[in-house]
Amino acid sequence: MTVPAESTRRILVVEDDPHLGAGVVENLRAEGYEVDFVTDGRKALDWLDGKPCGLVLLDVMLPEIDGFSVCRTLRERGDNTPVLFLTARGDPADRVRGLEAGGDDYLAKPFHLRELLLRVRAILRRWDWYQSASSAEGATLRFGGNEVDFRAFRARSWNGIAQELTEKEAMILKVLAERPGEIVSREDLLERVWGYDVFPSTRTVDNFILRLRKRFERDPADPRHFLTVWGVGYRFMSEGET
Amino acid sequence: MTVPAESTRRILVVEDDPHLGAGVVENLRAEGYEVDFVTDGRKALDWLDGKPCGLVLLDVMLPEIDGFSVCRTLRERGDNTPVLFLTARGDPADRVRGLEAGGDDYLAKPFHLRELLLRVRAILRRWDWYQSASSAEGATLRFGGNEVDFRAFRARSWNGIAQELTEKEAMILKVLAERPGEIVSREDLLERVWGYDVFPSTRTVDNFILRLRKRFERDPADPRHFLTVWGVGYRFMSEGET
DNA sequence: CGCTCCCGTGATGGTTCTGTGACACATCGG
DNA sequence: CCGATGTGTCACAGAACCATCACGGGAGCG
Repeated sequence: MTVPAESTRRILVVEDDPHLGAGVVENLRAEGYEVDFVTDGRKALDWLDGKPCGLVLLDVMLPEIDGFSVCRTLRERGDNTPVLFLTARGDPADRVRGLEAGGDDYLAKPFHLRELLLRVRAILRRWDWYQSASSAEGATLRFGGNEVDFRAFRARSWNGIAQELTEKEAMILKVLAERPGEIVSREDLLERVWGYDVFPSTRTVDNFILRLRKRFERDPADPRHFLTVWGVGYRFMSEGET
Repeated sequence: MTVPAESTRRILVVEDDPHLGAGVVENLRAEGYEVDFVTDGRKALDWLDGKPCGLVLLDVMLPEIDGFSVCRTLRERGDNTPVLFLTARGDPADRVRGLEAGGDDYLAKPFHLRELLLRVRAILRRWDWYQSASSAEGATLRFGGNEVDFRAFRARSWNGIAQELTEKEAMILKVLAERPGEIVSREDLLERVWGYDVFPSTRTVDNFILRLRKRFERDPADPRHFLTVWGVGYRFMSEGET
């Protein structure tokens, strides 16, 4: 078996919707992957020509060249980089077409980010399955006695209570925790977590902060990790820093 | 149990065309399999006598001993290693003959390498559990007072009642139990149990979980081993861990 | 051919999650 | 100190999702 090059943790995301793409990219980076992002089929092929990677996330509906064709072209080049298709329809026939085009897996939109991360991990694990333990630390977050496992969306709070995070809770926490100490506006959160086609009110964000505080703050009324920045948004503090 | 037996990732390619064989071998190795390569039927039988493997890719037209005979001999020896036939003709009768000889799958030349890889993957995944079931430690699973014998599809539940598992029930249980504590998505289950080209609905998975819970949970309505992960799939817990 | 068992699907009712409105409280600017 | 605006908190309704049941088709067997 070939030793996995460092390229195995690099992922190329090909997606024409910038919001969706950005959300996916953020989440993959938070998992510890090195991620590049292009928005059409031609750029994808160019990019792959020069830079090997461990996985391509490939939207089917793309400007210039559609996803299936991109994949077929890759295979004709002799490039066997794993391809995970993202498609708008849930039609099982699309899955077959994806596999025929040379894809490795297939996920229908709208997908749960959870599901996507699971699949990415599953695919890459075929290459570096023996060192999968090391990838765990990129996916766990520790702060103030709490411990969050983003792969399983589970956590253990400071008082030892096991917490099952919901998808949205986990995603908000992740976005905040990616930038410890930095201010994240509600609009940022909405964009990153809810993505491309849904726009809940800012009150919704407050509510999730509330839930996170209940789960992880010793005194939810006097938060030390999920701080309010008045008039803007929130800020995550890992420990009792300034 | 998480790590498959090392023989499960070993493949023997039996093919008299050196070019084709080398191409196949190279691609399988690129996928991370450990591959050996022989060019006639007699060598294949000799090789298999000493070195167990997870799969044999067997050309039908071979010097010395043809592929069907090789497979039959294998089975007569009591060797149940999965066999995937490669044949030059697309004759459907060949498929039947292959299955009669004890083969597991069949691919007509010329084939797409990609499809070959998919089938290999599918077969190894499906047979993975069977392989480990034939080894002593992988054969029985114990959790919460239940005891499952994967070789006989038989189990004894916590209350002492004997259970006859169906094949699908056993496979689902096995796939879940291979990753205690980890989330397994419905799609994962579908692919690993049913194969890459079959598409039952996700409701089907629910049904099998239901049956497993009825068999093995003390209170099926409050499961402790077969846990639901909302929005994704299921998770198996061996005991009352976190 | 008829029987049985297994599998897969649809329907129904219940559960969980998500987003919003309401109201009280906090903060800011004057 | 006061109004204006933003935030904390709660409870609730709709939506998404799951558990469960009942039924029909199909494979296997006698």
